Amino acid sequence: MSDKKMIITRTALQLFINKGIHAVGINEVIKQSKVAKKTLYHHFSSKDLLIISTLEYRDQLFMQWLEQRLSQASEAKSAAIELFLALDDWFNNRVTVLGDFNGCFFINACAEYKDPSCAINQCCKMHKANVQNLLGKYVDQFEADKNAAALLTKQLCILKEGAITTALVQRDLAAALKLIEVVKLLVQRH
Amino acid sequence: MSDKKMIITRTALQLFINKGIHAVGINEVIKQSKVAKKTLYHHFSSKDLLIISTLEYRDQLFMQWLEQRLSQASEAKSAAIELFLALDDWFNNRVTVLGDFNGCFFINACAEYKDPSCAINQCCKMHKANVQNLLGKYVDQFEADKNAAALLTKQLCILKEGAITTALVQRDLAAALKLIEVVKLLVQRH
DNA sequence: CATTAAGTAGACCAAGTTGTCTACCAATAT
DNA sequence: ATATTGGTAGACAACTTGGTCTACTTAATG
Repeated sequence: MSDKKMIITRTALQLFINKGIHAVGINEVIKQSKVAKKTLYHHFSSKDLLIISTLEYRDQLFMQWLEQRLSQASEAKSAAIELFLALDDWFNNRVTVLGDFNGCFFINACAEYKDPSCAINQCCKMHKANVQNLLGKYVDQFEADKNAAALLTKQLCILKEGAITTALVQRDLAAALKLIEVVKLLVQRH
Repeated sequence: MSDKKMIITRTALQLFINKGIHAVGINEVIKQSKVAKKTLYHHFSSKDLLIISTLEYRDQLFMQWLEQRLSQASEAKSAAIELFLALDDWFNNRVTVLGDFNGCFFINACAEYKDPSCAINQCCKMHKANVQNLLGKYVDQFEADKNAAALLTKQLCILKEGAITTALVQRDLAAALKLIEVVKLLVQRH
């Protein structure tokens, strides 16, 4: 990816995260990026494609961070707990690569682009599937039964979504920590 | 509230829920409402006030429905389970008063209006507090310790947010059901 | 050397945004 | 009877939207 394309993507991502997607116009993006409008449209033939680019970039950033965090867990079972400790760090702005917490970019994008057939919505679904798969690898290590493992993975993911949403809407930055005991309860039965 | 004001509020709510708030213009609202623009601006001096009106109306609808549903529970403990059965009905379009499921209007509104000091954002916070208070009344009945009751209520609420978000983003309409066993586990310890 | 890709600034376009205003109508209340 | 309230249709203003285009510059590459 060229320098300018990267700058535009990063700037747009920051603006979208802070203000929402519809609320940010192309003109604001080019102004903040210090780039000509032609340059933006040279790299992205439409706003939608720029949005997709920000989603893909954010997915990369987030997954790299999460993979690294979960890999620090001493054993598979504690990866689930590590997930919620990581969320807590994210909510409380202790993760520099993720920037200031403003909810999950993908959940928020879905709130603005509801049509399940549109590319933006599908990008968001894909990101959530990526996270679920990553967590699933750890759960599979201590739960041999495929069905039980899949259900537990899913449950943990739903808990995670709840923590993120609660942290955003109610500005309850301790939401992830409040679930730690629940997570332990769920994991220890296996 | 006058007839026209009510019609406008209901129409706008429907449009906002289906398409998002920024994506719907005043002109579309008046066209669908079959009302003159002057009439809309007679009742609502700005779009923001119209949005607030739709939020308040939705809060009323939702709370009435939920109160009625939870009151059907045979005992306090089963009200928590009833909550997730109710969510499942909502997700799967078995609740006519709530309309077709398209996520939580309040979560989605927060995704578009992130500034915590703005009236719209605060309306959303208030709705979530209303739901939490309602559920708290039931939890208080079987958990005498104030702190424990508050924590459990909060945890159940986070689970609820997770189910709603998962149902929207991943179109997993069984999200609420997948938490039933977790809810039972949490409640039965008390 | 010549071509091509990537960049600049910014004018321009058609459409859409929120919101105001005129001019008129109909019912209701003092 | 007259004033007020709530309503109509729609023109209009001021601005923003996504997107195109011209004219020009710069740098790398075959």
